[in-house]
Amino acid sequence: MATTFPETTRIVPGAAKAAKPQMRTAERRTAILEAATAVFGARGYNSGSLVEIAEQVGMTHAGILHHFGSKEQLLLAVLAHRDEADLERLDEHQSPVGAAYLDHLVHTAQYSAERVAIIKTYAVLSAESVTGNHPAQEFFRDRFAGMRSRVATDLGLAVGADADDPRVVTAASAIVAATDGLQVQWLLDPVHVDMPSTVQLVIDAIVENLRRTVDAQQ
Amino acid sequence: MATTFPETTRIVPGAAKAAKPQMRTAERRTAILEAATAVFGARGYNSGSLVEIAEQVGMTHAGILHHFGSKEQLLLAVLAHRDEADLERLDEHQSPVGAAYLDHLVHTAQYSAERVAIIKTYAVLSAESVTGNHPAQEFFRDRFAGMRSRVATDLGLAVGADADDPRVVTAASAIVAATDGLQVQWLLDPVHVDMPSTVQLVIDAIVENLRRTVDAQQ
DNA sequence: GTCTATATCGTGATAGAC
DNA sequence: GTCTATCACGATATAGAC
Repeated sequence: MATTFPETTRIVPGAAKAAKPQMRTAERRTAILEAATAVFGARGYNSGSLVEIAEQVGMTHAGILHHFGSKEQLLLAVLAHRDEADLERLDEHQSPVGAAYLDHLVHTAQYSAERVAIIKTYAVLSAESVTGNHPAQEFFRDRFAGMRSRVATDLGLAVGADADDPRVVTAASAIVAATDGLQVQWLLDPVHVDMPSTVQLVIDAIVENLRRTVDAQQ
Repeated sequence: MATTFPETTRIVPGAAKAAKPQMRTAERRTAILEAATAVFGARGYNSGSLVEIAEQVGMTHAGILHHFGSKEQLLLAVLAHRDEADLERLDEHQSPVGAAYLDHLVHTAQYSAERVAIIKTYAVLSAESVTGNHPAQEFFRDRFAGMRSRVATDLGLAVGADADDPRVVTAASAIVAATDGLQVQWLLDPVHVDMPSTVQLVIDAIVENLRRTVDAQQ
């Protein structure tokens, strides 16, 4: 009776097990990713430990290694995960372009003030990544290159110049740099540093300056 | 015979030993400090090890602890040592003020390009210092506050405004931030980032912008 | 002043029970 | 899928010989 259709009885619970735990696995993975984001932000990658991450999510460090294989792969997953979340948020705002995107950067600075953990993670990890053969080195090199070109594009639109104009490229690099540098200052001394207004000042100053030199050329 | 004047024989070599080794001790200490600067820059504080520093200077890690007591005190000594060197260099240039100091910042960016190790040390350690109870946290908080006020002073002189004018203070924070943020970008991608010209652009843009708003007020 | 030796701890990772 | 147990390794720091 019970053995009448052994294949089905084996297959059906097997399928159920493959479905259910995989759902829970996905949840578990994101829980781990969030805990890892917090720990890497609070301690850096090198001294942030799997044990501490495991404690936050209520398991042992062996469990984490089961899901991600190694600490290094966990770090890369954390970074990729944050980028996905960012893209989703950008989609919500319907990807502003030109001057609107620059305003968006200021808005991001405000939004970020409420999410210290993520800011801290990126500030700490991006600087740590310049050290000898850090696992996130390529990630951050690509990320900065991407941000520079993104800002250059919208800066070009805003002031009426080519995105590959050297002045525009340099200006884009400067805006990205100021934003990141501010985050470190703000994390160390939130009372004396106001991110949104300072980002605003930098963008205003650079856009004005750029408009003038571009107009003078024509 | 040999014990005729034990006090003198004990005292004289004692005095010689107190003088000579102390000279060598000072040299040894600075050698350790330089090695530590390189290692902390290349690996960060947390994963830079005393053993690696010791190897670079040709001794064991126990010797380093003899000189500095603990790894933490060594770090603070490294930071203090660099600041002394900076002050000396600033004295050589006879402490420029006002617009001249802002030019000096650009010059510093050029000079720094030749000294990757030190730049890296500061970029890595300043970001690492925002992590939970890092030993250098207070050092960097004070350092950033000092740089902001220094830049604000000379910015005020350059554009004819008070150093405590909110716009000047914000602008100073922005210049410091851009400089630091650029260092990380440059360390990751020296080919695509030119520090001196970008610092120059930021300063020019901000000084112009500031002059305009200050003049408009009067 | 520098060494060797050792204590103590924490790390990432693996193996295997359940 | 998560656990316990264990491994191999490297860290800071201390004690004491020389």
